[in-house]
Amino acid sequence: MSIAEQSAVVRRFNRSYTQRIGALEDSFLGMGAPLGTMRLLFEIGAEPGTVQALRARIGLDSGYLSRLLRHLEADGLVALTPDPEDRRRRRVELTVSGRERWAELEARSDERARALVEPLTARQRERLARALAEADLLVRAATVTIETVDPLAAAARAAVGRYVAELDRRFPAGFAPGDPSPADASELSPPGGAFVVAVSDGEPVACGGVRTVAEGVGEIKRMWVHDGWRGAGLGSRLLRHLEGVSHDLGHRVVRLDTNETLTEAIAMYERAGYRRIERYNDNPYATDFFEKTHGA
Amino acid sequence: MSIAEQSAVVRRFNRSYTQRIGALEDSFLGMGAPLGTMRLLFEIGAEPGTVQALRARIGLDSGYLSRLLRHLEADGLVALTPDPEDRRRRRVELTVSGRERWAELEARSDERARALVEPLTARQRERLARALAEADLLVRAATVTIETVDPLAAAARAAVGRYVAELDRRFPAGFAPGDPSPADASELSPPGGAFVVAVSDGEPVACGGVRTVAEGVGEIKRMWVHDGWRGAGLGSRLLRHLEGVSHDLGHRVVRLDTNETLTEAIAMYERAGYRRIERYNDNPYATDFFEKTHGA
DNA sequence: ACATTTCGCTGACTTTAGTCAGTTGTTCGA
DNA sequence: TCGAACAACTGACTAAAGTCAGCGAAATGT
Repeated sequence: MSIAEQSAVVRRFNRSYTQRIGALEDSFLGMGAPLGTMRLLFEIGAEPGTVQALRARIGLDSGYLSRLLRHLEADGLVALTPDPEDRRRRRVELTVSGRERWAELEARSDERARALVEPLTARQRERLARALAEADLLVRAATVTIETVDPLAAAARAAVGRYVAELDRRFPAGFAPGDPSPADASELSPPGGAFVVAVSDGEPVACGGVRTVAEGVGEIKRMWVHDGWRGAGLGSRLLRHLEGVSHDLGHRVVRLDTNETLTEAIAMYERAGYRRIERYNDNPYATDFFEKTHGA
Repeated sequence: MSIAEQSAVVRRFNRSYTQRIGALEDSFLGMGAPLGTMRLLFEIGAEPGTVQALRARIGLDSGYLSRLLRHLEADGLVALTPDPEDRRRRRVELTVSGRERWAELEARSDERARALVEPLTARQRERLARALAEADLLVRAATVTIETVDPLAAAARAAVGRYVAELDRRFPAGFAPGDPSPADASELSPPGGAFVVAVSDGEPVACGGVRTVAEGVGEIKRMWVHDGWRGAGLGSRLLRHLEGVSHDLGHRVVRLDTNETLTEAIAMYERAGYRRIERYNDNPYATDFFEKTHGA
């Protein structure tokens, strides 16, 4: 299927979808407040926080949001309190009756989704759920943004923390790299290196770094993909991205080491055109070594 | 997967989808006219016709639509002409510059869809397209409405026409039922029978009828499902619906005849609990005969 | 300690979307 | 052939959504 055909499928789907369900949230109508206000209430209930975070999440004009919040407050559905950490900010949360109303929204939304699925036979329902779950994963994967960050930044530390935890779980003898030294971080920072994190909905879902091991030779380090995101091609995408980073650093060759337990990773490297080479370092956790020449 | 889990999947998908792409049509913004107006233009371009048909398709207030059309007309984008067949009606179509603008909308929409698909690897793109196509089919199938109609009504005749054409194509010796006599139609109408048509987007996509062959015995006739809708469970749903109709007519037993060439149909009858019986009529096109007792 | 920025807020405003009752011209059925 | 029904239209209206400039309090950088 060509890209043009694929995007036609997306458009066709989008059309039938928005016409029929897209408006799962239309069920928020007729609840005594305009749709936008109810949607806001729903959003607050799903994840309370600061007004600021809310605005970032749903992208409303600050003045407009303020006004909507005032309506909700007047109806006794939300409570606004100054944020103790920064008293310019205000925290929003639902009151008791706000939570009641929120539950009602939940129920309506649920009912709508159920009504969609209901007329299908059990088999078709199963197929639909499977297809939507698959599409969900891929749509999320497609909209992940890969950003270059400082390896000491919060997002990077969080991602690396999960990377280490996973290796520790998977390696028979565990994984205990010495405390990440500042030297480690600087190797993965400009000018000799870089570190990237892939973020979705504010959560780190994958990461990886490149450092310089020799003139013209880069090494990929600490590459990790969140469990829930395996099988969405995020690994391959990240790998390609890191190869690009390495190339931008002026390298012609990328290397990496890995452990034989990480079979999916190895399969991915091979698929991406890496070939096995001799051990090139004394990393005790590494058993397999790979290399790829740019453009190959 | 339980229905609750399935509707959770729908909701989860809906959330990530609407946040990220849902608004493929937001690309219509900033084109010098409000979104609604542009959407209307797009709709007219996709399928010109009478104002009436347009209103049915997109569900706008007649006054409101009229006004929007006037804007588009003033901008020289659409042309309205009285329908020669019924001069109360007006036909709408795009002018030359309207078509230009429409092409621009198409391009934008396409670009959006492409941008979604682009970051994925070829394999993942393929998977996404497949999942969305599957979801599309099932979502459409789920929202088909099955209506009881007069067998002489336009929708019914259209559906039966396609049914006959398909049998004629599939039977080795063709299929030429005598002209549908008025008697045929009355058999499939109350009080002794009924005819139903499944409609999606105004198009008949499936049909079927029930008539009374004896006290307590109904017969399913002229059951047909549109080619493009095979594999979406529409056949089973329709069959169950017709069994319900037969039961409502006071029958305890439903029969049907079919031809051995229609293997998928036969498989479906067997899956639905029908069992083979002896020939019970002299229909020359029938080779296989089935029966099911209500509640069995 | 002071200018600058940030955060949420208010007031004044516009645009978009939509409703509703009633009008005009046309067709259809008795 | 006449009244009912129908299609599209107009005018008068409302509600919802959103924009924008500017304000005051709190935080921040220098």
